[in-house]
Amino acid sequence: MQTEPTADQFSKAYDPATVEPRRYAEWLAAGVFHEEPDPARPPFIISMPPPNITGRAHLGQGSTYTPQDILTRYHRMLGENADWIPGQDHAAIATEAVLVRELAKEGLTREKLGRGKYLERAWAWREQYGGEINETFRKLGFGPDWERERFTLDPGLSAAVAKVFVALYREGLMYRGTRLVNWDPVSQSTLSDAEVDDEERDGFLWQIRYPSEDGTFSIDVATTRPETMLGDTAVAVHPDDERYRHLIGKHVVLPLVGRKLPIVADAAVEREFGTGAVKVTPAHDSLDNEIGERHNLPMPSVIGFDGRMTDEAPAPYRGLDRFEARKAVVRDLKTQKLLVKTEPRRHMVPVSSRSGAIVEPLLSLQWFCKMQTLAEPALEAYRDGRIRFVPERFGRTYEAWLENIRDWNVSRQIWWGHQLPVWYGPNGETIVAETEAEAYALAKREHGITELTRDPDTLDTWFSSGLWPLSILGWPEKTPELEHWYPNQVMVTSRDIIFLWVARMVMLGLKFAQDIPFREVFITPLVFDLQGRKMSKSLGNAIDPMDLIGKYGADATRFGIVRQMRLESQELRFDERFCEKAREFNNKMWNALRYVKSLPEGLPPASTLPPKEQLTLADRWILTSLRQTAVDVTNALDGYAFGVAADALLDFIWYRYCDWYLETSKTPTGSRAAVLSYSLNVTMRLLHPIAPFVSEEIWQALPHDGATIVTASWPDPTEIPHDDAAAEFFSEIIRKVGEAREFRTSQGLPPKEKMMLRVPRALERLLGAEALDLLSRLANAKLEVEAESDETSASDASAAIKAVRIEAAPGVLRERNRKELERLDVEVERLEKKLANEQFTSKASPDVVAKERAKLAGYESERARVRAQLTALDAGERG
RNA sequence: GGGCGCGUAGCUCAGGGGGAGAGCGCUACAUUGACACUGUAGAGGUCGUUGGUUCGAUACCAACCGUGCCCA
Repeated sequence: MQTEPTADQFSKAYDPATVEPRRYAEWLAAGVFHEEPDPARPPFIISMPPPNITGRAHLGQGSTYTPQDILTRYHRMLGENADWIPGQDHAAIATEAVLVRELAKEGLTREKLGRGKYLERAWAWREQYGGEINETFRKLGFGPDWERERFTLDPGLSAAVAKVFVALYREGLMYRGTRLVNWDPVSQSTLSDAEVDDEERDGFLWQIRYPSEDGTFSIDVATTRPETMLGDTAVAVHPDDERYRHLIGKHVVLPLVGRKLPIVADAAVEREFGTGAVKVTPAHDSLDNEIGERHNLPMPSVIGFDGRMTDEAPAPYRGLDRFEARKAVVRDLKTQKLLVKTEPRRHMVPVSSRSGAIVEPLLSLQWFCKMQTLAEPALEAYRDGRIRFVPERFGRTYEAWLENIRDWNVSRQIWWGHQLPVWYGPNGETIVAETEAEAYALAKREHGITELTRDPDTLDTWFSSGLWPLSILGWPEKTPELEHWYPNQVMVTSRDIIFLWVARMVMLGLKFAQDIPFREVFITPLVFDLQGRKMSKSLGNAIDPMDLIGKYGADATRFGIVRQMRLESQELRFDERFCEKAREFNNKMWNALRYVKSLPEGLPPASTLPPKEQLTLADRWILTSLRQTAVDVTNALDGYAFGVAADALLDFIWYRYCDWYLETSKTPTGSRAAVLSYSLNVTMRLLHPIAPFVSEEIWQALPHDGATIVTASWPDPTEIPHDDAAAEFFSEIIRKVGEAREFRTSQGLPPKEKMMLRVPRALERLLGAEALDLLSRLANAKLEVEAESDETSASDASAAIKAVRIEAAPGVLRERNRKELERLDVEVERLEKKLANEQFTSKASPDVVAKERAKLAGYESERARVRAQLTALDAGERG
């Protein structure tokens, strides 16, 4: 089933473009991403946050979805019953916007087409374009369980939505009422608070004079929206404001309209804003609306759903667009000399995150969900630790939102979505039922009526996404999936939808499944460009992952993104150089494989290592290091520290395995083939969750157990042999080699010219001939073994390596030793001073003091050695 | 206004109470049989500022300055 690269596929350079599609097809054919619930294994499940069907892939999704693939692959390798359920969101407003635009090109509107035909077109559109994002996901190597793919408008998911709506209604948590809502005049629908962004815009602050009826006084109000004055029903001042206290209860006359307005006192008025007196437009401003409620003010709607002035506005303004009306009002006030002041001002404007239109707050009859009683348990679940955020700080964001929650407007004037399960009778009877048949039965039984009209509105998209972790597992049916996989282990998403989505999933999960939907919420960083600007399509700085895949391959794209993911930072300033490095890394590993495969002795079966006594110094070092890497990568993945895991792998494979171990293995040993192959096999398994393709390709080419690395077992660090002392000796050799190379460069010695190292005889006695071979080959040096002397007869192997001397002209060597001596003098002096400080020795912890003493002793013996060499040089010179 | 981040090498970022690190970029050298998508070596930093805690602060705390995001 799985293919091993043939000889001609071992090309000199790794080519992701040929490897990746082939491997992905094999995985799909083998069905490795599909799981059935298996109570014998621990469950691990992630509900994929469903991307919009209108969405095009962008890098932000790379940073959110790659960790999910990593986690699922990791937990599958740990032997868990791991599944990642994908799906898509119907994205009501966004999709409808696209469809309406398309219709407009044909000179059509949805009304002309009719609801039935319109929805047919919507579904056709979804069939044709809805899958684009999945294609990118497959190219990125994501392995969700495609067989379980769901869509928010699927029958089962729709039934769940209706059931929840009805249940909430029967409990009195869903109600219909006239409230101030966020109206998007372009999308022609309401929006939830979370879909409205406040943006800073340049505007003006106008001061308008409202005279009293008898002309004895006047009051100036300030506003950024003069057109709303046509709907004013009061002027409000702060009750403690000395400037206006005497006017409370009196009246002024609204210019241009002639309406009599009471002057009311309300503590919500900001005394510092403008003149301290504010006009009150209860139908078009949320704060004014609250004031209006408190003072029982009339609430005329002067701006309509089309963004034009209504018949409640005076005749000259009717039908004008709200922004034209603004100009007309200002002009007319100026004429009447009632415009006191106009000053430029930057202020916040509510903007629809869907259409970009300026949102108009207006009064409308809509359906609302009472949030208070749903929010309490969701808060509780966080506060008692049942739900944990990673990084923790985002828990406070969640908490703050739930504490200040307001009722949720759930009805949308859109056709693409879940139509409200609500019917109205001829006399305004309201029937709420899960199905049409049930609605009619209920209507007949309770009201004796047979004529019903269904509410044309649909539900806010987040209402169905809020049920996602439940409904994709088959809820409300008691499926085996639901039993075994709910709650999920973790939800991975970005912080901008903690309110929109995460909180709602928790509320609905607790309400309808009596349990939290997931135990942990991992918040991934948002992606910014190198200038620090958030990546967005409107800014034009968004990167399409497909472009990166084309340049670097999917593995390198993933690895590059993942390396930049840090828990500490809530932004990821994307730097493409990481992907480039990752591509080079893949090539590096590929060539390491080519070397390993080329060993004339061949490779032993997987997981076989020679007995410990046959392992060389280098073997012991690389295995010890491998073991530590396995521990580090495992810990990092457990803690969502994906960047740390990637760094650990790069560091091990490139800078230890390739740079050092592989070089040592060029002197044949009986163990090298086994250790090279074993280490690479383990490393590929550690790498697989992050870079699935190249790890599979290399693993398949090595001796291995099992059909595919996807289902291979996660390496157990405790099974990897280690020898800390040997590892330390090898590290000393690396240091000594570095010293020799540095010397070579500083002396301008060409590589072809051998240099000479004087090696104490003790070294061979303590570490064997291998140590001598390592030194001579890695440092490109000839060795001369010296007779035992006091200086070099140490029994300590580390000291013996340190005592290896570089042979050079006495002048050069003397200069070198002098510099070294200088450095050591500084260190010794620093430590002596520190240890002489009684404050330090008495107050610092004993082990710190001991450590510093040991350091001092090390430097002192090092200094003694260098001094002795200097003395010898001087003696040689004299003699 | 409230909340949450970030400020360490030219760039992107790790680190962490006791000798300043990586990658990229830069400089020099190297075409050595895995790899030029390479190797070796090097230059480059008063760890934002000021106080405090401490025997000791780049790290902990506070204020400030700069910068970004979220909420109102």
